[in-house]
Amino acid sequence: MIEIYFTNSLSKKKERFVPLEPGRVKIYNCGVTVYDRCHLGHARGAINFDVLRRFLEAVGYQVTYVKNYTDIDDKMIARAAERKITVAELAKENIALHDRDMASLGIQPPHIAPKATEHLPEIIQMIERLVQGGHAYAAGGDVYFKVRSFAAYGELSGKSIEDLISGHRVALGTEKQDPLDFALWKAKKPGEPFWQSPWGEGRPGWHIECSAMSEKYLGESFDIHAGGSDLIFPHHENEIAQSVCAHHQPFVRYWLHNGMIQIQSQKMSKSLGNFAAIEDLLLVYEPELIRFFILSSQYRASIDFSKEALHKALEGLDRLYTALRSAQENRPQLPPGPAPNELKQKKKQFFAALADDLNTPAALAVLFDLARGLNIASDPATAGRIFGLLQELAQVLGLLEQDPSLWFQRPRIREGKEQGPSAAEIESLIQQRIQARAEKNWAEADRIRDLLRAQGIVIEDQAGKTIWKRK
RNA sequence: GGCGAGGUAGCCAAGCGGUUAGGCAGAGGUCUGCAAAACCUUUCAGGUCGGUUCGACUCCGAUCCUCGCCUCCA
Repeated sequence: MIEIYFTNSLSKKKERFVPLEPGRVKIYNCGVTVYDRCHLGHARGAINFDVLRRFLEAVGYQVTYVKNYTDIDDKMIARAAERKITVAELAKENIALHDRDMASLGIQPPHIAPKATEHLPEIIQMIERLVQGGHAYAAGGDVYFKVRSFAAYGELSGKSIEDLISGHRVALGTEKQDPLDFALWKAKKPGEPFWQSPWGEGRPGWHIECSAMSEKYLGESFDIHAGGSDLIFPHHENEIAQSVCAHHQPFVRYWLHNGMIQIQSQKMSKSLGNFAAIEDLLLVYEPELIRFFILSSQYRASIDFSKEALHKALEGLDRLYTALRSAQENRPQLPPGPAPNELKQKKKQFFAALADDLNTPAALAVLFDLARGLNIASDPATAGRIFGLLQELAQVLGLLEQDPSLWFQRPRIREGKEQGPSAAEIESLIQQRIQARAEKNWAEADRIRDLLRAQGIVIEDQAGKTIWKRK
């Protein structure tokens, strides 16, 4: 099996990936808190780790992929109160939106998508274990994790306890024994949803649900834990503390964190109000374009989002589709066949790129090489093989899954423009132009061409026919 | 202030101690009734200052700048 390397946030180094169990990979991806719509940042993580999963499956691993919903926390409660609906209603609404967004982006659904509120027994049991082990204590209906009871605290985020103290983070919770401690369980406040527990009515803290659910579905130790880099501290640091102290054995072998989406060099976030909701983006941009844009950067790098960047990305993606369309239309019978050595080399290059810390830009470069090869292929057999390989490899990235001809018939970017003429109207005008050209009526032919052009339709005269696309 | 990531050609974005990344744009060409489109070819790099080396964009040090985390955040 191919040698795979990932940059492990825990060691800050690129490490050879060896799963706990040969041939199997268990992945937990930190999902979203479902208090609002998802934005491009959520899409990024989902797309990056969807490619991680597709890649591992493509090279022969049996993958178990878990992505949770955090459907109870402070933000959920605050937003539900604001909107005068229940937390459960808020969760249901946003989970539906999340699932629709992800499906639109071509993200394969996780094998298991657990919700925090459906795992209260597991959560409570884990807190009990922590209390029994001396790693947590109850105080006035709350339960706190005793950070100083875990010597390795800070290993993931590179923070020492001294740093955290000098960071003058004086916690307001007066019940805490130590300002560093964080809540595992929060006592019920009036009007809040609650569950019964050994410490009275209340609800789980933010981090514990991921520890409890990953244990339930993947075991006490598992291979990969993925998430956004902004979750490293405190969320993932706290998860490690909880899980290691509850299990007394290593928790996660490889921590993978994706970089942030930025807008004008600033992190996209709700608090800055500079976020682009996936739902809104999909009204304007083709889903595959968003995927292509995201995959044009390595997953750990930050990406600056802008309209201009999306337009540039489209030029690139169109190039790939153009190669496919030309091949398909000029050679209706593309015979499949075994790949010659040069193509095997390309395939190897493609997987080697992904095996090197999921280097999607390098993998895309291979697709562009194949597209050029397809454009210059002189015989149908070669073209057919390249065509097949291009589609096969692109599929690992979730790209080039549309029909190439139909791809160009749709407006791939719709920025408040008119719908434009229908395909039938366009075809009709093209027929008129073909007639004019046959009569050498160049003035009329050019008039029609300009007319279409003005409506965003670009035509291309090829030997014996005319094809078109929307710009 | 503490911790971390990064600065690559006009723009985006990779690998690599010496041999073409890739895409867009630009230039030249092919095709075309002319264009357009498409295709082919191709120019242009490595924040700054030192060091190591036969040789550095790639390693080391310093420095400047940008971004993230340290509070909820994908």
